[in-house]
Amino acid sequence: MYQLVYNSRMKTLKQQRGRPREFNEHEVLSAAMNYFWVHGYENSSLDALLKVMSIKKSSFYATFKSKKELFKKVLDFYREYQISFLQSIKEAEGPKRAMLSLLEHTFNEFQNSGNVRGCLLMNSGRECYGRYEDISHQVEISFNYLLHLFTSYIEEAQKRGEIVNTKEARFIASRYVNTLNGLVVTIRVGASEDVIDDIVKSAKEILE
Amino acid sequence: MYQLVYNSRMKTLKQQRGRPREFNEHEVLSAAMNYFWVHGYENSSLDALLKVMSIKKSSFYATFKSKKELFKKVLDFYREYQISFLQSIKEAEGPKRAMLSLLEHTFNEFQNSGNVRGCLLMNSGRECYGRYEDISHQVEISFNYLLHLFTSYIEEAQKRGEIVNTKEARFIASRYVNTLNGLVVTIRVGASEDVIDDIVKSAKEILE
DNA sequence: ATATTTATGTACTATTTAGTACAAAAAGGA
DNA sequence: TCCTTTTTGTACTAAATAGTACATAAATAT
Repeated sequence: MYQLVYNSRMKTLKQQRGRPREFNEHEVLSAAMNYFWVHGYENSSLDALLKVMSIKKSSFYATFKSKKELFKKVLDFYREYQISFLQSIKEAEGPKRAMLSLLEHTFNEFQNSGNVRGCLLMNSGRECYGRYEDISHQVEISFNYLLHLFTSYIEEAQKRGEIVNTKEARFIASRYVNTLNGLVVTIRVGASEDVIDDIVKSAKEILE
Repeated sequence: MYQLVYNSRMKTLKQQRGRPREFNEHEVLSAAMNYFWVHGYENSSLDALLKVMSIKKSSFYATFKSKKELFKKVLDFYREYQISFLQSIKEAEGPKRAMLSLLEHTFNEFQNSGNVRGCLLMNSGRECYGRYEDISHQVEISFNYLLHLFTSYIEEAQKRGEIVNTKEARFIASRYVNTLNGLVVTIRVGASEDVIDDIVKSAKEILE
């Protein structure tokens, strides 16, 4: 569900001047994203990235400039992907369902594999905080945009009567996001299933 | 407050056979702990650790065997230190105050420096999860012990009438810990102060 | 065709990493 | 004193790291 893989080649219609590219930028970005998502920024070596991206070093540096620049592109790529995922559910099943789906996805991931990847943006913020100013800044902007998006979802849900409107939407969103952030850590730290179960329940209560 | 520094030398009374150690194991463990706490496991290079520990490589390997073994020792050291910190507050000001103090500490750290170290055990669990089985396992045990400790604190607080006893202590503890875990991530991801403020408020509400 | 442009494959480089080897130092025991 | 034991200081090693250099390949423009 969260795996994004492009299989089409989608060559540009008008051929450029020199030798044509033998890879599709979206495809390799998606592959890099999935690798970073599992391994984090620092722990993704360039060689490993080149392998999953199936391109050679020279092509890599010609296209993405550096590992860091690639990562920044991946973070933007991820945010767009995340947002379009949320929007599609929201339009099909409503704003509250969209938010619940993130929660359920994490819980299912935990139950099926015992593992959980969490949100790449949150992971990266945590990892790069205080070490890579530019990445931290980019994450901050994306985070606040997502928080803003959730707030608008909650306002919409409140109008629909799906969520009580006695509390401020902004703070419902904060608590929801914080509980999700905690959930990922609490799972990875080895909490038992009934503990995780109760945390998921508490997150759902926030959206009531 | 969270900084542990040993200044005394505390040499063992009965001198061993060979050349005596020129460092105190507690001192250097404490220095290593503080470094790991800020930088994480992977991002703490041996050279950097040796520098803050003020010992040479040969002494290091003779005493701690490897970077990983040092880290495991540090994790145990941290847990003991964390528990004694909690116990001392609990005995002086009660169980609920002990739990609130962790929360307030994190918030103050955030306000004073814009930075937050979080709990070394949680950080390590997250970082080492699925990569270093032994460390993950050790963290899991410590985490569950701490959760157990918090549960007993809450039960005591319920008996004292400081916390309502309509909810199960175990789940109050889970939600409290999860909110704290989330708080660290949410701060590092760049949430604004009023968002953080509300999350702290929600954590306090859990303990009511 | 031939020049130009862009992409690719391979070899290299400089730095950093955790960990070792080994001689010298500093203590006690005989 | 001189042997044994343990710690310490310095030099080394082998692997991994991100990034470069450069010749070659594959396309278009003239």
